Amino acid sequence: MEQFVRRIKHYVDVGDADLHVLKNLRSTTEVYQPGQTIVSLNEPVDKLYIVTEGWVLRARYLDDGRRQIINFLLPGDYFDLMSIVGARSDHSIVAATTVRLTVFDAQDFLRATQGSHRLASAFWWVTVQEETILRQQIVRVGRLSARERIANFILELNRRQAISSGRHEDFVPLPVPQAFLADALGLSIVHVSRSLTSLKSKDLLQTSRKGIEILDRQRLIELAEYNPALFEPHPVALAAQ
Amino acid sequence: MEQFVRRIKHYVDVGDADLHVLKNLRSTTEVYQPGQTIVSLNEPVDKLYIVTEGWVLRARYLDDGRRQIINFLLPGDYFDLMSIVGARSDHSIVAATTVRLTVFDAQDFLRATQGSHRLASAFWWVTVQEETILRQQIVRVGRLSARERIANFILELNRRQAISSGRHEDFVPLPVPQAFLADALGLSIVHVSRSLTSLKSKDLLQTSRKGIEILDRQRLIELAEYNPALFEPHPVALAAQ
DNA sequence: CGATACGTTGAGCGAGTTCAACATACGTGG
DNA sequence: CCACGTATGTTGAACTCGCTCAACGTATCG
Repeated sequence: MEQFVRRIKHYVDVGDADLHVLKNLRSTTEVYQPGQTIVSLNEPVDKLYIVTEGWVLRARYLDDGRRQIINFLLPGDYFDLMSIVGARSDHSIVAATTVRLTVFDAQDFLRATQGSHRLASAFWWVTVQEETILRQQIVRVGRLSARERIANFILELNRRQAISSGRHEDFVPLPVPQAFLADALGLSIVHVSRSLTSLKSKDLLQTSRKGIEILDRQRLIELAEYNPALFEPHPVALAAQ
Repeated sequence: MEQFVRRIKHYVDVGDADLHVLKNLRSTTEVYQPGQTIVSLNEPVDKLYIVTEGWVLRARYLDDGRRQIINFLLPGDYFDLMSIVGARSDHSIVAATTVRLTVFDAQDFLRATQGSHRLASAFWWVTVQEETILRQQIVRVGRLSARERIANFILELNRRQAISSGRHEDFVPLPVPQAFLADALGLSIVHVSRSLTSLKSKDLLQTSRKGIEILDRQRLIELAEYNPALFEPHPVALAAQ
């Protein structure tokens, strides 16, 4: 939950008064084991979930068993604001690891945020960032080579984790097997392994079961066609609005 | 502009009173020629544009000249609601054909829609649909073969055009060269041509300079792993909220 | 210490790319 | 209305990146 607060503060300077509203909202906690489905395809959504521990994934499963992971939801991320119009999910949301979620009623949540201009802005910002992440994913799988995709993706994970943890480190925890990377990046497991080996041999990064250590961020950024500035929010002068 | 109205009515039953507010909003018209940039990378956005004629595209251009088209904006589509928090564009928005746009001030627009619960819901729906389109694009380029991508994309264009035109036809106008398809689908121009030839030889579709004629929708849907139901909104009981 | 899941490596294959030539449509000026 | 130049689309041949299948390592956890 601190990650969530850190995240919205990264976009808009919400004060304790704003946050108080959120903290007082009725919520429950749900825990899921790896592989469990949280929201199924076509299920109506009327709750809002905040990830507090573990990794969640959005994915589409094709008839012949192929899977495309659309994106990962990390601690501090939430889903699905679209629920407020009563939409149904067009994809599955699944626990990638053991996951702890804080769950709100979507309408409660909406009413709470509408009371605060700053909170509402913060949520718009997070929504804008989500879309940026989706667009980046399209560029990755559409036009980047396997090595570029991996490098780019590692950098994105690193950036997102830095925002929600508040710490800028060169280690990217990766609590899921490479098969998940493969399904996210539109590659085969084998080729993910080979591409990582190739990046290691260039001394750009180091891998372990725990995650990936970024050894040469600058060269990695160049190889990945990754422009960190694209993802940084530009401060909003709320007072001026 | 009728396409725009048809589109939001497709999601929520907005009445003439709601629409009246929109029609009275101060707006201007802008015209762009093919290839002209409408919004550049990193440009602050403070306007809301509705496409009234022609095709617009969102794209990211990589350093070495590669281009990934993120999606197309067709008549009735609008961009960019994110402007209401003063975000900057993380991609370029470019006229694909000669384009006519209706332009609003983002803040004016926001105030107008906030007055009507139905209008606000309608815009949420459109935003939800946009995200669905982005997710679908990720699945396409991530896990579908070239033929599947093309078939899937044609079906999506057909669905979107049907909603905004109000007519369900089997002809999909395509006012851009195949190179645009290639950059949207993460393929080479040559392979787009070959894949289309292959689809033609199976009597699934027919092509001309004007667009694509769907000859066997059912088989095309099967080949494309395309589930039309995923994109249909489920009626919302607004009264119940 | 063994079972099991995960990661790595090799060999062969195949979908999609590149380069190049050719074909067809289209717009413009004569 | 034709003639030409340019855009776009098609086809062939060679190549390459990433895939599949299969075997073999190596963590990890009871």
